[in-house]
Amino acid sequence: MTPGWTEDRVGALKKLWLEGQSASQIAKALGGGVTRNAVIGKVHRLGLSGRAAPSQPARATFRPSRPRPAAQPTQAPSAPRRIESAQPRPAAPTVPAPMPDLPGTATVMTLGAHMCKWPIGDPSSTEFSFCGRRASEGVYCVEHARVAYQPQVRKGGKDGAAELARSLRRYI
DNA sequence: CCCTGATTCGC
DNA sequence: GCGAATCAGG
Repeated sequence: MTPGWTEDRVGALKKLWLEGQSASQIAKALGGGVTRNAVIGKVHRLGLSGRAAPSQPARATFRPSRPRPAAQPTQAPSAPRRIESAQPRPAAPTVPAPMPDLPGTATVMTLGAHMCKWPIGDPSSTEFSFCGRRASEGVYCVEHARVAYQPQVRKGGKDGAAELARSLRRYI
């Protein structure tokens, strides 16, 4: 059964497509005998490729062409057309990794005894540094101390944990 | 791996 | 005109 594209089918196609239905959904809605490729093909032929609510921000990538696996030995003119983009590299800007931690001052050299020794950045990088703020909790500043010594009171509900904690408390 | 639309091209 | 094959991307 291949009713082709009758008026009403095309109408339904347009309607559904403009509604924002996906090609596969439309294909199913139109009934069997039609695939999403057929729908897309028809949509393009109708010239309504663009849509109000494109589920995807359209295409930004170019495809040179389809490299079909040959077909027939019929005088292939072998058109050597290449849209190969020989564009020179726009130079790869080595984007420095975004650092959540702002205070990257204090290097291994300048790091004093009472300075926060929280590592900032990649140790293998020259940009590596330490927090450097006043260390109050151990070797870290207050902020980093919280991160370093996170309370692990998570989980629980189990009697075992509570009981253990209670028993330990005696000997503190 | 599922999905999406896009494109090409033999029919 | 049609749509399968194929693609690129989320």
